Formats: sequence, C-alpha cells, structure tokens
Amino acid sequence: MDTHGHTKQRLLDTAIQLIWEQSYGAVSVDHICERAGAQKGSFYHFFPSKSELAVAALEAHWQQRQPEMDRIFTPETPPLERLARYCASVYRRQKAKRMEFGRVCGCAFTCLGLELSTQDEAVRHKSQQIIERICRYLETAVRDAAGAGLIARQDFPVMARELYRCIIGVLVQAKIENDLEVIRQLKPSIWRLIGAHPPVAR
Amino acid sequence: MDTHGHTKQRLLDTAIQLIWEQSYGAVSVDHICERAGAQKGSFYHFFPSKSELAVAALEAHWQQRQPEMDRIFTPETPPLERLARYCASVYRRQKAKRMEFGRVCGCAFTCLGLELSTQDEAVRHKSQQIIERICRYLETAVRDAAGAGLIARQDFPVMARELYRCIIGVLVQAKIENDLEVIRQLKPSIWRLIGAHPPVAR
DNA sequence: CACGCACTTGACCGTTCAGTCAACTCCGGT
DNA sequence: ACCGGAGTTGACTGAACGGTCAAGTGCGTG
Repeated sequence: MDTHGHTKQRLLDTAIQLIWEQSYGAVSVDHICERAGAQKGSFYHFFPSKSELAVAALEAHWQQRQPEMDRIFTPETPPLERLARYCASVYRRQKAKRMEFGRVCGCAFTCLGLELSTQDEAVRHKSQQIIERICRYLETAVRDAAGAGLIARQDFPVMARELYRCIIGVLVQAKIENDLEVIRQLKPSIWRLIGAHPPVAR
Repeated sequence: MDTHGHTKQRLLDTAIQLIWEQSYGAVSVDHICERAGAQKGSFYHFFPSKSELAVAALEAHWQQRQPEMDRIFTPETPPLERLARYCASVYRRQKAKRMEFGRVCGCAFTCLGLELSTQDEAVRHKSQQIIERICRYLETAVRDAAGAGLIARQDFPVMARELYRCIIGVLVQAKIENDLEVIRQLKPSIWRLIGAHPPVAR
C-alpha cells in the first residue's frame, strides 16, 4: 500500500502503475483505491470518473518523464547522440520495469491510448497529445542533425513521426513477445530511417 | 443480429468484431451473445471461458485473412511489388473498417495482444504466433528481393521483423490519431528500411 | 475560539459481470 | 421406434463493477 505523498498523487501514481502493468479494463477503481490506501469517496472527490482519472494519469505520467526527456534531448548533446541516448533509455526503462513487475510492459501511453481510443475521445486525445510532445524532441534532434550535415533528409516533422512509429513498433513487439531483446534493434532501425551512416555497436 | 452460419462461427465472428472495435475489457460475454443471436449457455458450450474465446477468435480471424495474404505474397508477383501491394491492402482494409465502424480500428491482433499480453499468457502466445506467420510472408519477399538483386541486405529474418514493427507502428498511430493518412507513410518507411531505391509515387 | 471548506470515511445503490445448470430440442444411427 | 449425444434455452448465482452519499474529521483563517 502506497502511503507516500498526498492522496490525489497516490491515486494517480497507483492508477498509471496498475494500468501499465495490466490494462484499463482489468483495473477497477476498487483496486486502485486499495493499492493507494484511499477510500472510494476520496477517489470520486478528486476525479469525476474512472475515465477522467485515466486522462489525468496519462498527463501525470508524462510530467514525471519530461525531466529525463529534457536531459536526453538537451541541445548541448550532439543530435545523433541524443537519439542514441534515447534508444538506450528506452531499453533501460523497459528493463527496470520488467525487473520490478516480471514482464515487459511496453509504453503506457500507447497501451492505454490504443485500448481506449475508439471508446473514449478524451483519452485518445491526451494520448495523441503526448505523442506530439515526444515527436517534438525527435524533430529537433533530426533538424539539428541535418543542420550539422549528418543526414540528408529535410522533411523533419515527417521524419520525427516516422521515428516515433518505429519506437512504438518496437515497444509493442517487446511487450507481446515479452522479450527485451527486440529493443536492441531500435537504434539500427532509426539510423536506417534517417539515412545516417550505420551506427557503431553499442 | 448476425444469423448467418452456425452458432460457434457466429460467436467467433462477433467476438473479433466487437473486440476489434472496442477492446477485450469493454466487451462482455453478454454483448457477444446478444449480437451473435446466441444464448449464454451456447457460448459456454463452445468455449470454456471468455479468455479462451479470445484465443479462438484470434485464430479464426487469421484464418479469414490468410487467403488474401497468400494472394498478395504469391511468388508470381515480383518481390517489391508484393510489399507494395501489402501496404496498399493495409490501407484498404483500414479504410473499409472505418467506413463500416466510423473510426480507425488498427490491427486486431496487435490491439488484443497488447491489451492482454501481461495478463493472459495464452492470448499473448497466440498473438505472437500470428506475428510470426505474417513475418514469414515478409521474410520470403525480402529474400526474393535480395535474390533478384533489388536490395543489398541479407539479414532476412531480422529485416522481416523490422518491417513488421514498422507496420505495427503505423497502425497504432493511425488508431490513436483516428486518421488513415499515416498509413500512406508505410511504403516509403519500408522502402527505407530495406534499402531499396525510393518508391515511385502510388 | 469558531467558522468554513477541503478532504475522508464507509456504507450503500443498482447494474453488469463471468460463469453454472437442469431441462429441453433436434437429429443421425441402429 | 428408440437411443444418445450435440446443441440450445433461459433462469440463476455470487461477486465485482462504477458511482453516490450523508456524516464525519481536521486544518487554516478570521
């Protein structure tokens, strides 16, 4: 039972954790409350519905990740090195989660977004919004890479989305196969897509 | 209410349809029975549990698709043309589904696999199995392309999985953004990954 | 000290869930 | 004509679901 922090934050943290490990449909409000050490009335004091909790949890989860994204994608790092570090951080995060939970869990944004996007417009929209935020980091990196003459392509927004799809694909496959090794293929795939010289082995 | 065919097949068809459009967690056995025009007792006569229905529905859905896959990937078609036709068929299928349901639904195998893979080993395994079957078509195509001197890479199984991840990524993004246009990017991405000459515009 | 409000409590609601069951119908084989 | 088994029916179960509520508690402010 999570007892750190205030109730609302505990509910958000617990929700994203359980939904990430299981799924929106498999996690009940009762489960979340129990694991967060809160009562149901408190839950509905902070969130009008389970669905709105999901939206808030997505946003909260992103807020937790953003500092690391800023660190990885700092302009002080050479652009291709940023991408390489991001690939490494994806692997590291998935490995850490598997250590904690015992299974590969993939990307929480994508899993939740995919599960609910045909049923819940608010969740779909928040999920899309977070994708856009991630793409912005990628776009800046490839734009800087082109500026430095490291890559030839100039269609930066398209490229960024292409790279993000590649990351999604890797994380989906890693979760379905419950295997981290797929993630090692992320960097070479990205290098091929951007048309950079083949990466040196990590 | 679906009244064609025998009860078991109707249950399978209805199940995959509803799960594809919504999600495993959002679709109840009652819904499936109602839409299939069957009684609950009949459901549990054919399937021991909702989870085992999901596995059977994945397999049945694949069986329905296989003939088209065989047609697209026939060795009589030039290898890169096979890939191009597959990209086109992915777009066509998603467009048709959106026409019918009103939203982009993505890939049923992936959606169901992703939702349940941490909770239901049988579903995860079936989903993985179907991925492998699709990869086999892709692998033969790229092997033949290399044999014809159209591409340089020789790591065919790795390539096939790389291409499949690219397709997954596109379909996930198309569903989350509820937009078919992303799928148009599939072919150029695949061409970049295999290192073929840029495709002519479709 | 007293007021008000944010937050908490735990019982409660009606509905829906997956799954069960005994009785029944129908049909092919003998 | 009879039998047995596959398939069907619809009522049923107990648990779990999302959500509500009236009655509290406790704390910061005046």
